[in-house]
Amino acid sequence: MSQKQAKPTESELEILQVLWNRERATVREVHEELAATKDVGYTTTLKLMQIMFEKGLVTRDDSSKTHIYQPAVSREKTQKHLVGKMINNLFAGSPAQLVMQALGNHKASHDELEEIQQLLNSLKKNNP
Amino acid sequence: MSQKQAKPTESELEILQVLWNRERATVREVHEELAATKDVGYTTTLKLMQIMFEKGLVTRDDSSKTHIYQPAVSREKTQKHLVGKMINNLFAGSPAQLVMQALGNHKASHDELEEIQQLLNSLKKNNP
DNA sequence: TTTAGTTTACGAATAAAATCGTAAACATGT
DNA sequence: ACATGTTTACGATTTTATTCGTAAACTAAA
Repeated sequence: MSQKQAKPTESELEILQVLWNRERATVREVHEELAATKDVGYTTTLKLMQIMFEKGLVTRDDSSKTHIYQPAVSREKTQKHLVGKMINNLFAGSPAQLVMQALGNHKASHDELEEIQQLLNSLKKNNP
Repeated sequence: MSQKQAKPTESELEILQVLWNRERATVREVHEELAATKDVGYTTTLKLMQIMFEKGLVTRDDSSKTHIYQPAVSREKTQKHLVGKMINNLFAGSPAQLVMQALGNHKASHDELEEIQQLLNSLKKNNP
């Protein structure tokens, strides 16, 4: 039995993004990155990360004064979780519909299309 | 200029689902359908639908006592909106990554895969 | 050691979302 | 007309998420 993953809020996702990209980061580092985009106070970011720690979304090393945070949930698991929710919520359980929507309205590079083609081929092989 | 669409909350999405499927419905009809799945009071559903009306997410015909609600936002527009958000939030702007995730973890029928193949072909043509 | 700056902890304020109770308006059947 | 049940309106409460001020703990530099 795998413990069910808490659903990160919008703001928590922004922070996870940073942590996933950097592997580990201090509150300040995360904050600087967020503050580049949006207007938010340092203690707000701090508080959010503390809450995420309580929820088990991140771990932290507090052996030195400046705590170092790491994601406790993987990008993939979280993606899977949220994409699944979206498929059920918004696409009546049909992943294909989501795919069409995603491909139809956003530009993907040729390389990316090739990659999808590969995946598609292997799926078709297993599902003739 | 297209008026920016308000982002429906989780609960509002559930209600929109019902309205999209049925084209139109009374509060009671929506409520019955929701109550089949989750535990919620009638007035809660009512209140939510009233709020959605104020937000412009639904319209209603109040010419008779029992109001009849219709979605004011299309399923497609809403999907596009939310999928776009998710691509930015969670997939670093790459639609292809979302597609991989969606296809990798959920079963799609052979017909659906064929449909995606079609779309993929036409995209590749326009992007050689 | 004093000062200046940084970091954390904590709690409180605000905002947004969800829930429901109550009462008034209305409809229907007797 | 009356009783019964349904629907709406409204407001209050609760819950969750976001925001930030303040102060204490700590660090490093002068």
